[in-house]
Amino acid sequence: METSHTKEDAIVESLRGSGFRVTRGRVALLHLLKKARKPLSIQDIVRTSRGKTMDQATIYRTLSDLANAGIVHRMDLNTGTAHFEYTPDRPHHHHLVCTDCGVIEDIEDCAIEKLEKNVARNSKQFTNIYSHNLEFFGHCKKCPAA
Amino acid sequence: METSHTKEDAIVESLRGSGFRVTRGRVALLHLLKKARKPLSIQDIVRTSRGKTMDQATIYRTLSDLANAGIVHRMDLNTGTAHFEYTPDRPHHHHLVCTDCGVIEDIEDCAIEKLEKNVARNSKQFTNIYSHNLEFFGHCKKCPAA
DNA sequence: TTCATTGCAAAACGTTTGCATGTAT
DNA sequence: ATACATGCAAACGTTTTGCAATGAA
Repeated sequence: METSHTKEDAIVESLRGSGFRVTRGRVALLHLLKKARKPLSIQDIVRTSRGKTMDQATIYRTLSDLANAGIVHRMDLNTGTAHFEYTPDRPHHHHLVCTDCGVIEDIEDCAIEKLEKNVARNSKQFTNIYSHNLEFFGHCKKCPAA
Repeated sequence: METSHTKEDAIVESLRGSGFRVTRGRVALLHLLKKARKPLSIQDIVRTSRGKTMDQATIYRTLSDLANAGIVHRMDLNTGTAHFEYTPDRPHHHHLVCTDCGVIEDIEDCAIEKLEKNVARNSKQFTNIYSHNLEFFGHCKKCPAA
């Protein structure tokens, strides 16, 4: 008979799968990111978990490790602080950010991979392109341009 | 008979055209960026012009003003410090960065504007997209992936 | 003359690191 | 028991700011 596990199963597995020890702080951090289903700024995370789960230095260290392992994705949304998203249950996608209110919309079907292949094909100095940054900026309907 | 001007004419005009006073430091800074024809990191600029043209605080202030006016373009190449490019004599383009040696290749014909229009058309919350960040990362031929 | 611009120094900010303690394996 | 993970505090590098002096118009 199998031991019954909780909703964090996928998180625990992703940690073990990358050779990380399963600690309360890491599970809580990943759970927070997974539940959010949108990019959280480091400051969001620090604020939410201050005193509860992890020290700020540990949050930075952990997010860095998790990003290297591909369990989270780090992105720069031009806000001055890094944002992170939980990746295991989401396909690769980009974001559209309102530079007034900060609302973020996912862009699921973006043909950037084709562009990337074209870029690699046309490049003189590069053959190996392994990643890209792509974010769009605008004003959402609630924040008409000034 | 017209007064003969120097090679900085375009620079002086772009400054005047945006209501800036024409100072030696600004002309030198723009000349440096124009001549480079590639993104320079702020630290490149500080190093090059230390003691000669401008104080570091003034460089930051000036680049920020020039970016707001559209005379230079600020970009984040994931190096930890902002990069700037002189824009008046170049069409909009993106970059391909070697994450080993830092070499930067321009990408001139990138179909991103079409993507941007599509993104705007498909968005629920946004109608107005006014800019995007797009940079590609890879290894150049001199820096084979480890 | 007037107001934008600059230098200098200090501060603010996000992020990283050293080290002793704690904890998952 | 061992190596990895964490908290705390201090350091770090980048960027911003206050203010008095300078310089372009």
